Amino acid sequence: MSEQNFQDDSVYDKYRWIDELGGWRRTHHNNQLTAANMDESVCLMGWVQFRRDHGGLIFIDLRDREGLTQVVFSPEHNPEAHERAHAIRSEYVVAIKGQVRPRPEGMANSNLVTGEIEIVVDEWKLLNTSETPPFPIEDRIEVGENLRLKYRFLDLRRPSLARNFVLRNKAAQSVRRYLDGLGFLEIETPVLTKSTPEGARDFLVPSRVNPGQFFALPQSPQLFKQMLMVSGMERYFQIVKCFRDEDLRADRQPEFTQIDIEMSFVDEQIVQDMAEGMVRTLFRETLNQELPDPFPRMTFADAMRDYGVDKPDVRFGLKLQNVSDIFKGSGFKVFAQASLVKLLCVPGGGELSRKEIDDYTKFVEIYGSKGLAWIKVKEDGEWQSPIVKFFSEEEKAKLAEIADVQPGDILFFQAGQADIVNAALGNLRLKLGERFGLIEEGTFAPLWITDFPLLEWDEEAKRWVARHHPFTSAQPGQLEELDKNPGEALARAYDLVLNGHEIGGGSIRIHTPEMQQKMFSALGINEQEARAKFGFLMDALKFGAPPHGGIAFGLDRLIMIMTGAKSIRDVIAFPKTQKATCMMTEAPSEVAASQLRELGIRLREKKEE
RNA sequence: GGAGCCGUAGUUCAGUUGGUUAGAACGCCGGCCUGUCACGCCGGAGGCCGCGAGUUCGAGUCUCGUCGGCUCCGCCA
Repeated sequence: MSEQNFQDDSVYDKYRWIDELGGWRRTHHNNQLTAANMDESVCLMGWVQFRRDHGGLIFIDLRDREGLTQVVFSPEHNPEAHERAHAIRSEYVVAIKGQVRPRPEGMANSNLVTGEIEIVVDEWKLLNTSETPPFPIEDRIEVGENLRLKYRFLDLRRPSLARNFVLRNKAAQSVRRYLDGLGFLEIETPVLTKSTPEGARDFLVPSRVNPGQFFALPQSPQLFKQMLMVSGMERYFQIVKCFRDEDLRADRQPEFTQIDIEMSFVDEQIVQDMAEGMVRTLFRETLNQELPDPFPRMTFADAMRDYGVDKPDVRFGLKLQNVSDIFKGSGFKVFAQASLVKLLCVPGGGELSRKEIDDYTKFVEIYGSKGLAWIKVKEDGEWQSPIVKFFSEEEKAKLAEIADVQPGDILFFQAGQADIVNAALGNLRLKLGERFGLIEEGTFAPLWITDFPLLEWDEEAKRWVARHHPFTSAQPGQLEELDKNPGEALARAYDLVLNGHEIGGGSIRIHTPEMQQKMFSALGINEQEARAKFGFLMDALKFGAPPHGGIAFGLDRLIMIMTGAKSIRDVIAFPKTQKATCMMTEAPSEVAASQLRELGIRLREKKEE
């Protein structure tokens, strides 16, 4: 296209005509050219990162997905191309043809892969202009997240964010190669499916054809993958979107991606070996990182005992210690009367200021704690503490021994209900690990958590609910417990934890109708109800379901940890805000009355003043 | 459902005890500039201080409410 299309110069600045590709072909990405390409004629395309207009020479850093290359417009080399280049601005889209040439002596830029060379422009095309972006397309500036999310298409141009998606793709391809190599079939399962009463809230989709009836978006393809095992597919996987209508967190989005896996004729060991291999291969192929073989293992009970949480970050120590016995019958009633007293000893923690301790006290209150007792061990060995005056000499001696107390340490205590004590101290441990720099960045500590309880008590519903899901089988010999002591029965379930995040969870499933019925009755679901809600599962189990089990990984979380991103939003292209809205598209939104009528849906009248 | 932090120029932020005309840096616009690379120099434009009430002679500043973003508790089999 040429200037003749724009006859009205008052509207179209003659330097601002926009051109078509005109048969130009890009020859390289902007991270590719080095001294090895000297004197080659190349064609680059991309966005203008920086413009440095010296009046004479004009330099442009041209950015594409892969990197930056410096481009030079020289008045001597091509006066016409140089003259037009004055009009170039940030984020303009340009195509340049030119020669690779060395930068003058001492002018190389060691920060760039392409820093030894530059492209001197023979000719160039303006492919598009750009308004000044609402925020700089750079990594070094922290922009408000609301702006970033509204202009997500610009945010994604930032190299640090773009890199996350390059890695995410590599990771997904690595997983596919690995699983395909082991004979897994990638099979798609429905997105419009049946609402499941257990578990998270469902996203519902009204059926126009069946007024008053609703599909649910899957929380996971759990039952479908079990059906595929009954179908004899033997090994299934899927990288699949799942949906849960629950409140968001830094590592939780309402729609997220799972690597969903199921296998027939397996026990825990087979599934775990396969999963470990997948994660090890993934880290090797994408980060060039070797993970331990095999992964360390810990029971749920040990995790709660030593770390207070079921997903411990084992990159650092600071284990909790149970000191209940020391204070049985103590004069310090708060400890004596508590069902559980736990201790967290922090070597070198004596340097904590009073304000920091106050902040930590507020922090543990989040978890229902009534307060945070502490003892500072001074350099002379003296114990400084608001509570130590209530301790007997014997109690102090036992405490010093069990905690291996050293001068300069601080001891934190929690006393009371087990769940509050564990949550408070377990989370305080993480904060202190950070505060004292105990966590080495760039290290990865995978850990299997095993022997989960099968059931847990739902205080709100006043009944037992499945801790994992109601299709998880009990460990051998634990069936009797189900009747006598529901809380004690252990499940054939396992979680994979990485750096304190649950990245995967799975189980060996129930594969006989009798066992499944027993499970349902333990959950207070009678036969009739089970038939209505899970009839197809009960049917399927009757027709030769093989023993099977599997695991599902949270791909987003995994990528978040691998990239070091602080939020899952930084590894999801178009994430939702904490209020579960999309700032870019402004979804969700109201719909036309006619759409509602068609669906047979009437909205509640808006409340008037 | 609840708690906390934040909201001032396009962006990132400062703004004292409530007190004249709300500042800085970067960006943007104009001019100059042939080796810069976050180029440099000179000049300029740019503000409903999120929104709404209240207190006050006077509010960016204090109070209440509200909207939005974030973090967390509950929730998330």
